[in-house]
Amino acid sequence: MPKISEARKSERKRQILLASARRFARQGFAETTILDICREAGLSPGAVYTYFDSKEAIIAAMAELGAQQSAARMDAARSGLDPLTRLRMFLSEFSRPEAAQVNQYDLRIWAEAIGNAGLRSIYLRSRAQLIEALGDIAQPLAARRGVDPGLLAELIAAVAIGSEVRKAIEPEADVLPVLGVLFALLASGRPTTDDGPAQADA
Amino acid sequence: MPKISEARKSERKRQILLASARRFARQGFAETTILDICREAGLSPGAVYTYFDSKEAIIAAMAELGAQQSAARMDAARSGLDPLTRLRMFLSEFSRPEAAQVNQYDLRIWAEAIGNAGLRSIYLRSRAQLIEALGDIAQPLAARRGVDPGLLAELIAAVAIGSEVRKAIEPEADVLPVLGVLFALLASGRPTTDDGPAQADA
DNA sequence: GTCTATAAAAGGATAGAC
DNA sequence: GTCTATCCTTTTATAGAC
Repeated sequence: MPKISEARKSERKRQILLASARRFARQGFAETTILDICREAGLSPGAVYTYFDSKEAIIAAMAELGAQQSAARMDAARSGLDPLTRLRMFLSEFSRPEAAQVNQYDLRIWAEAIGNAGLRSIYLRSRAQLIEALGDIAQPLAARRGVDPGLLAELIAAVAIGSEVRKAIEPEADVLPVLGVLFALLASGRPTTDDGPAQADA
Repeated sequence: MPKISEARKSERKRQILLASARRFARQGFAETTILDICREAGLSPGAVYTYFDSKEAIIAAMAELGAQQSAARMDAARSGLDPLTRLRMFLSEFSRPEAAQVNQYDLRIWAEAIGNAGLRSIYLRSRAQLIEALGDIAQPLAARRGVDPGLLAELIAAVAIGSEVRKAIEPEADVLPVLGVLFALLASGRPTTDDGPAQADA
């Protein structure tokens, strides 16, 4: 049982999943056929079915991979800067042009999570992580404004998700100025603060 | 060419569209078969195809109907009260338990609008109406805070859409407290105002 | 492990009786 | 106008050669 084989197998799986992600983002789950995935991955149906038992299994594995990547992206915003800057870093993900495919993929997942128990639980877990990370950031801001930190985190998450929906359908739209208004509302509570700079521009 | 016939025909179409809407919200477009729609509407395939040429035609007609209903819902919030109360009326749509199906339907439409030109243009038109209506409401609030009214309307729309996504997947979630934080941020600019009451509670 | 070819099933759409 | 029965295409999944 050579170790190389296990590593290669995992590599092939990843190749298939990334190919699937591109197609799913563009076409959705039901509209993407196994043959689409095969072509995108450069493999034959027989090969693909060696690694996954069914299309459903591909969708589940890929949702899991997407959740991991999302968690990794959140960690990038955990540096030790002031809250507004960290929040800005976190939300400025949306300005990257490559983000459009991720946004489209996310939107497809959310829609599918309505009726797919597996995707729903992945969504719930991923969302809980998001709220937790935003809670850390929101805490000092919420304290200043006298609002519940958890609810402020939920509000920021709603803005982020709403912006993702827009970017998914209109990739050319620029949501940063909109997020700038959110910063303005958060920063303007008390102009003189003790937890770092708080500009309102985007 | 009797007028009754025309009215009956329109009535049947509506019956089919409402049946489709229920299925589409629950299962999505691709996963809903023509037979599902037939069963839900209590009609046979032959009858359904008398009124619509294809499944695609049903989807298009139903998206149009949904956009009309959405516009009607927005008009309900156009009464002459103070902006925060009108905004609260508008957003409190989300607290109605029956709203879950509408939220699910909307989320399905958004996901499908990524790759369907027809749905995309309906989305864009519907969204423009939403921003316009919110602009009216947001104007006095934006003036007080010194932010661009159009961008504030976009921000409120993002919160609304983000909340709809959540309600679609978690119908039992209560988003009103989250929206309450938005009200708090909007209302707390200047505690003493001249355009009506501005409580921050939900 | 990967391919080609194909079996098996599902779904969109239609024909023709009533 | 509506139904039942069915055609035809697409798609998932597998069998067997290499």
